[in-house]
Amino acid sequence: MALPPWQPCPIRDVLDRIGDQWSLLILEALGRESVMRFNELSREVEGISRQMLSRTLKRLEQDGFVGRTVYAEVPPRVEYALTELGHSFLGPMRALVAWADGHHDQIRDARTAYVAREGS
Amino acid sequence: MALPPWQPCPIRDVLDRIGDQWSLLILEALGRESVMRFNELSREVEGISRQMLSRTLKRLEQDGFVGRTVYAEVPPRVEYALTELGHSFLGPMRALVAWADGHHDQIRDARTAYVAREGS
DNA sequence: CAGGATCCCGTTAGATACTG
DNA sequence: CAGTATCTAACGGGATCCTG
Repeated sequence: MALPPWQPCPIRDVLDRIGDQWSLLILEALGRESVMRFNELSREVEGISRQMLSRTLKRLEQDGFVGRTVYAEVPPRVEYALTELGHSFLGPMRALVAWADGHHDQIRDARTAYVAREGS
Repeated sequence: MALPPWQPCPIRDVLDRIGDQWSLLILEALGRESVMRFNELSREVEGISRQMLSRTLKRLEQDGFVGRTVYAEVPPRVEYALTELGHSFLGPMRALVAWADGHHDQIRDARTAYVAREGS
């Protein structure tokens, strides 16, 4: 989502980061386990490719949601964890997820009702 | 965001709808005014094109967030308002927006700190 | 183990022009 | 007033292969 030249909107700025396909799911996983490694995450976040995991983690790191620690070992070990900022985001995020779970049926019903009214 | 064949995830399902560039801003506007007409919305939601407003409203209507009432008049009058489902969404949405407003600076700081560390 | 590089395609969103 | 149609550039995301 390319930001047009007008003033930076905080809402959109945050939504651009967490509105993609994977960010929320990664944050949710990290919210459960507190510290996770790369392949651990790729197993936990079902369906994600390594590339998207890598990209999304990097963006979350850039924006301060996630911290990344590299250990100088062989084989390499990299650990990801929520930062304080990331933790503070869990509250509103879980409220949103809870709402989504609770109203998913209504949304699906609305969709079928819509196609029944308007067709396709 | 094309849903892969595995089971429909409520979180992603909701996020696909409200995670785009305009939905949240439209819902926020409708949350303030309770009833709005098309051109009123296009003025209120700054920067949106008529086309994107039209498309996004239609999707929000399909998913039951927004109701649409057409009056058989000349010139035509169409009013948009939140449904009950839409209203129930305002709570978690505002929690998210408040978080975004409150932590926007930290995110921007994290970004500049990142480029200072890693470069570009 | 933890990624990066490349290719490729479907979707998104902007601009512009047109309509009932 | 309240939209729709078309065209196009940009982006997201999957698959595959390669590396330190």
